[in-house]
Amino acid sequence: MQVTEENSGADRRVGIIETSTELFLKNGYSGTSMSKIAAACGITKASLYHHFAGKEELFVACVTHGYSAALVALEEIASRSGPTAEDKLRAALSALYETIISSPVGRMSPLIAEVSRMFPTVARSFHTEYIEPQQALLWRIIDQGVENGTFLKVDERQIFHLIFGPIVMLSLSREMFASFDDLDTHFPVLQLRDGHIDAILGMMKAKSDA
Amino acid sequence: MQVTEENSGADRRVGIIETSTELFLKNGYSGTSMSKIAAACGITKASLYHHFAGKEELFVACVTHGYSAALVALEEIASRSGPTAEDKLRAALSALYETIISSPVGRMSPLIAEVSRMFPTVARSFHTEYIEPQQALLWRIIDQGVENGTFLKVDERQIFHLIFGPIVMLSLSREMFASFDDLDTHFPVLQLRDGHIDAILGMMKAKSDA
DNA sequence: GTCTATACAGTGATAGAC
DNA sequence: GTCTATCACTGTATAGAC
Repeated sequence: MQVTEENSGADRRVGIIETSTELFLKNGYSGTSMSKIAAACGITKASLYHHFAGKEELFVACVTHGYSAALVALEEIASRSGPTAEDKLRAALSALYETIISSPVGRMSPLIAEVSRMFPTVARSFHTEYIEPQQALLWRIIDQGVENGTFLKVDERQIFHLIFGPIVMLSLSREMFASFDDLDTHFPVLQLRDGHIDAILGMMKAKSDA
Repeated sequence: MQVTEENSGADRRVGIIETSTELFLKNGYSGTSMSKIAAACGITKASLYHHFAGKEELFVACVTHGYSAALVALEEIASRSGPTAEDKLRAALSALYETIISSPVGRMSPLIAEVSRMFPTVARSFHTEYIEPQQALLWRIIDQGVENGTFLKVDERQIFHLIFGPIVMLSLSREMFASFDDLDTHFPVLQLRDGHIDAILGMMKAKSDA
C-alpha cells in the first residue's frame, strides 16, 4: 500500500486488509507470510502484530471486510418494488456471478475453504455471517415469486444446490487454473452465466411433466 | 501404515501414498509435513525422500493414484450396450457423486485447488489427465442420446457447467464445513444428488418452450 | 505506533554410515 | 533401503527501546 498520505488509526487497518487480501489471493493462505504482508505494507512485522493479533485474525478481517458490499447489493435487489419476481431473480443471479467471480470475497472462496478446514471458527462465522444471510435474501425473492404464482414451489436446499454449485465451481476453476493462458476459452464467465440463469428460470417456471 | 508383512518395492510406495493421502485430507497440503508423513509411515524422512523426490511429487502421486479407479468406473458405464442413454446418464451421474464425495480423489478437490495455484504443473496435469478424459466419457454418453433423439442438443461446456458445478460445490462444502455436527442436515448427499440428476435429465429431455 | 533484535519451533531437503 | 545427524531457511510471534 505504501504510506503516502496522512492515514492514521482505522485507515491504516483498512490499508493492511486490502494489501493482504491481494497477497492472500495471489499466494494462498500458507503461501502468504506475515513478513511478506508487512513488507508489502511498508512496515515491520512487529508493527503488523500491533494491529492484528495474528495471521488467522487478519485473514478473517480480510474476508469479513468483503461481506458487506456483497450483501447490501443483494439486499437492494431484493427490496426493489418495481420489477417482477423473475426479473429480480435474474438480477440477483447476475449479482451473485459478479460477486463470486470478480470481488475479493468471491475470489477468496477457495482460500476460505482451505482455511476453514484448519480453523472451524472461520467456517462457522463464514457460514452464519455470509452464506446464510445471502441465501435468506435470495429466498425472499424466490418465495415472492412462488406466492405470485410465477414460480413453482421448490425445495430450498435443492434449488440452492443448483444455483450456487455452478457459480462456486466456476470461481474455483478460474482460481485453480489461473495459470492457463486459454482460461477464458475453458471458463467463459458471461456465456456460462447466461446459460445457467436461463436454465434455472426455465426450471422454476416449467410446467411439471413428471 | 506400519510394516507388518513383507512388502517391498512398489508395495511400499503404495503404502506411503495411501497414508499420506489420509494426512493430506485431514490437514491440508501445507499442514502436512514430510516429517509427519514419515512418522505416520513408520520410517524416517530420509527414507521417505528415497521413495519420492519431494513433497510436490508425493502429492501428485497421491492424486494420480486415485484417477484410474474413477475413470475406469465411468468408462465401464459408457461402454454398456444394454441400457438406454437416459439410464446410462443417470448411472454416470451417480458414479460422479460417488467419486467426488466419497473417494480420496474427489475429497481432495479442495486440496488440488490449493496446490494447483502454487504449482501450475499440477493444475495442467490434473486437467489433462483427469478432467478432460472424464468429460470425454460423459460426452460420449450424452452424444449417443442426442443422436438417438432422446436428448436435446446441448452446448458441451454449458451442460458440464450445470452437471459438475453442484457436485464439486457439495464436495467442497462438505470438506470446508466438516467440523459442523449438523453437516448432513446442511448437505444431505443422496437427496441433493437425486434432485440434481432429475433436474439435469428434465432439462435435457424438455421440449423447448423458449 | 513503529522500530531493531531475537526467540524458537518447524520446514523441506541432504550427506554419509550401515 | 533405512538410518542418524544436520543443513539452511522460514514461520509466527514477542520484548523492549524510541
